Amino acid sequence: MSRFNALKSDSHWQKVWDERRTFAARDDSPKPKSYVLEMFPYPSGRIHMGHVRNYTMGDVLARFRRMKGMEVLHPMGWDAFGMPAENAAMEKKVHPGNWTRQNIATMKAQLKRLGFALDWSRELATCEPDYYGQEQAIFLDFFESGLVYRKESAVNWDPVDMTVLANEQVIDGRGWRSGALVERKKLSQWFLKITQFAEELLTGVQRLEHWPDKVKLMQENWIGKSEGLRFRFALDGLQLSQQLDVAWASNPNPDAITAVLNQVEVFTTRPDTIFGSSFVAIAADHPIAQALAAGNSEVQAFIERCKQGGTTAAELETQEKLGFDTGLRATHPFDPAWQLPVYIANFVLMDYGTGAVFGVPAHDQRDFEFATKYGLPILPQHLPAGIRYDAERKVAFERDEESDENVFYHDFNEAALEIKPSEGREQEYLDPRMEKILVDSGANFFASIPAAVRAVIALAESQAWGTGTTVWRLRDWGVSRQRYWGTPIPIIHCESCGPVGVPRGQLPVVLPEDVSFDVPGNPLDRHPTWKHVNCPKCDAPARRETDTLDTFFDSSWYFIRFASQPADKPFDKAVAEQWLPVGQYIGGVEHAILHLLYARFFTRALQHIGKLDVAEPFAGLFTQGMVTHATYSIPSLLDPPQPPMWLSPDEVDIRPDGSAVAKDTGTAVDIGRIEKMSKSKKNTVDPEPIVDQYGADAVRWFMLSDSPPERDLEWSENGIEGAWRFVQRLWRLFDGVEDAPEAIGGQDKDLDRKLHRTIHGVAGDIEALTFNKSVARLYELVNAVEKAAPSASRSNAIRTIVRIVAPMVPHIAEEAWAAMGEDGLIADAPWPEVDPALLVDDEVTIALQVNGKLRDTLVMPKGAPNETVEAAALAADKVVRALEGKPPRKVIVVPDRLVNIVA
RNA sequence: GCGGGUGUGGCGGAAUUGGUAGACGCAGCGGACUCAAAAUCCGCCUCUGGCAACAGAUUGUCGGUUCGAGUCCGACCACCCGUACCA
Repeated sequence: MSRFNALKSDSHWQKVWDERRTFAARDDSPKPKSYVLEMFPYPSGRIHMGHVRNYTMGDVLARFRRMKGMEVLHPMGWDAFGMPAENAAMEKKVHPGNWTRQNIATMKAQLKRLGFALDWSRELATCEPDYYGQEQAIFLDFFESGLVYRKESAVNWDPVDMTVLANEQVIDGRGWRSGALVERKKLSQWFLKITQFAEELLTGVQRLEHWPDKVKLMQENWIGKSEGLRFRFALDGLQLSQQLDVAWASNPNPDAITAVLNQVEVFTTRPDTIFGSSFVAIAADHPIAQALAAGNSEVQAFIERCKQGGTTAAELETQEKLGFDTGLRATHPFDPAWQLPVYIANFVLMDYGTGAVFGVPAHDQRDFEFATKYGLPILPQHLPAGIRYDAERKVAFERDEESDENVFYHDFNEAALEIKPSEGREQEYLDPRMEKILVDSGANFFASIPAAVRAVIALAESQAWGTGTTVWRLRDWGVSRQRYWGTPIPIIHCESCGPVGVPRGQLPVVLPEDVSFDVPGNPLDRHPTWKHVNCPKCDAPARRETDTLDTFFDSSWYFIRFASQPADKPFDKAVAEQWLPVGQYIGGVEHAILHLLYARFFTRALQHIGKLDVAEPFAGLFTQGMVTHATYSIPSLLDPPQPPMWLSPDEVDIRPDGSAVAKDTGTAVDIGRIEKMSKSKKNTVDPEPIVDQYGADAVRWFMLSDSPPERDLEWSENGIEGAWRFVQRLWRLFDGVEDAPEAIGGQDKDLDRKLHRTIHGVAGDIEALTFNKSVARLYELVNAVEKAAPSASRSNAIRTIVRIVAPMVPHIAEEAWAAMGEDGLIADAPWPEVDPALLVDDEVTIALQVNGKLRDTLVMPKGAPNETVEAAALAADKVVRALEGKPPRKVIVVPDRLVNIVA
């Protein structure tokens, strides 16, 4: 009996598939089309286990669908622009392009060794002009359609290196190279009007049936539609004048500023708490704050202080709440005598609503912290109906029916937020004015929060002091990056004509090759000639845009280019529409929001301008879990601290006590958190040595085994041996197959059943991408076949197993297919048919419970009448013993499943 | 901070969606084969008590609904992902 030589077989069949172009997708095929796509990789150097997991899953589905008779498009390409290439250029003095192309070559060779059924003829890399030039054409389409505009927006600014930093380059508030405290700085940048599509992106995502609920939820929350009230507070100018110092009085344009300072417009999603407001807060870059700063050095200093730190939401939200009392007083719309202090606060965002809010400390955690810090009143507004509030003692309580005693809650002023209103529960509003609004609006005395919100909006509109408004959390998409290794934005800035699109005939705008990375900052901006061009409109000397596009822009349409890649335009509408939408898109959960939302927007924007008649790019989505690994680092001892030095798992020895040391130096190493494999933390594992040792099929089988695909997988090599053993077991089975079934004769009904149940189960598992279950099913089937005596059934089962496992372990399947003398490639063979009659059993095992506890089981014919089953159950020895002579009070019979006797 | 998710033996996990918890695999232990080893095959393998039959406990923690809860509800804990310039 021969042994399966994986390495020889792998390269043989990979070569055959290549030569025969087995996996090239034909646009003109009469078969039903299926587009299977995994998120394309960033060419970071070498592939890691996360890639192997992702592409193996897609590959099994693609191969399975081919066997089911579909024309499958399963392409691969490279998300090739991005920061790591520039970092490599700085560290290793290599050109980003050379570094990237070298990585692509390496990773392509590595992917090929895993035998993926990919159509390499459609390979693309976003860093090549034939891709990004077409992307520039799309940018111009958007520009000409008014979907692109320019506005000021904050970036992380490193004041020492004088350069813009990505969020990832800010570590504990400091620049990663200089160690300087980062500031927020405003730059004029390009934006895409994604908010124009907010409503359809929201309703569209809700209609995607084959997307995971969690991703839909995350996108809905991200888009964040909220209804609320927009209204103005009048500002008191008298106190304002006292606040002004000399500089303010000498301001050259006091009228304009006074106009700004007359009133402040706020937005709130909780107008029902308007009587609980105790302050008004405006953003540091709010026009009022800016106007005040122009005349007051204290205000100026405070605003400067608010600029400290980076731009991430997590950082902004967790910052200490800071406020500056402007001295301005806002007049409450319901009571001219009620004056609220106006603060400039660092937690108010200019980008959301109107950049101004009123604070209700009793019903908002942030407002509560702020009020506590600045000694502002906390005024509870409502309680869940049934809970009472003793205003004098400031205590909330509830009457407990059973004991007829009061159950007290915490001191309301201390922890007003603790009594959380539950969804839809009616509230008792405590302020008599609110009570009146509710009664006047026709609502009950008790109202749910949304009902009360509606009542206040209706009142504000009828009295013309406010308007109901929809506000979105979603912000427009800033696409400008002050970096070299990206798609040049095809715009020319002219002093008299403004921003002008590069004429289409001059596309692509190609990145210059002669750049240096010796100094921080954008080499395009420093390049001696590249940016100096003449205005296409008036021919006057002008300046080329030196910002490049966000790499999310590159990945927002690559799936369209895969479907159709003509040389003269981004894609052919008719051809692309034959393949789109992508039937099954597979990638990491980490892309659940940004990439998927941008791609959805892009498709809709293309539809909006008439270039493509597809609304949603991805009909089916599967978010796989990440492959994770512990991180290893040697911490920096410098002050200020530099980022730690990361070590890869193969540079580290784990000692028996669980501690870690560097292999080469023996230095103690910190074992960090378990997190997703990433180049930057170096916690990646290279699959190549494992492929060398065990072959592609064992690696593929191993990646599909055990762990449910949507769950994170902590990498460990335990188990790869088992996968390899299974591949060898398969080979022994295939190699030792008896003669053709007809020649043997003899039927094994149990084995037939098992086989057909497995074919059926595995097919379902593959479509659901629950490969771990199909692996378990196949183990069971193989175990059964090995134990079975020779028969026609057994011979048939072995021949069928070759086809069932073919999508998962294609090399050994081809080898066995050929050895069994079958025609053609198994890659083109049909999936085995299922006989539905063999899917049902004629006997069932019934569980016998007494008081919900299992006491015995019973084998009965399927579909036995309840009375028969009940009688048999009551007669069972162990049941009789468990009953101890007590009469059954109740017997519950679940047909074909269980009997529960309650005694 | 906010949004989303996950939690079951020594380990990865399964459980027909409210009905026998621990399928299948990994590791381990015992045995067969072998001069020996590898490979392979057979058996055991949640925990506690018991020679055993068997009994009790057990799905992150606490509480609830139900004849019956890993699954439903409430509160909490831990970890992971995202948080708009990592890709």
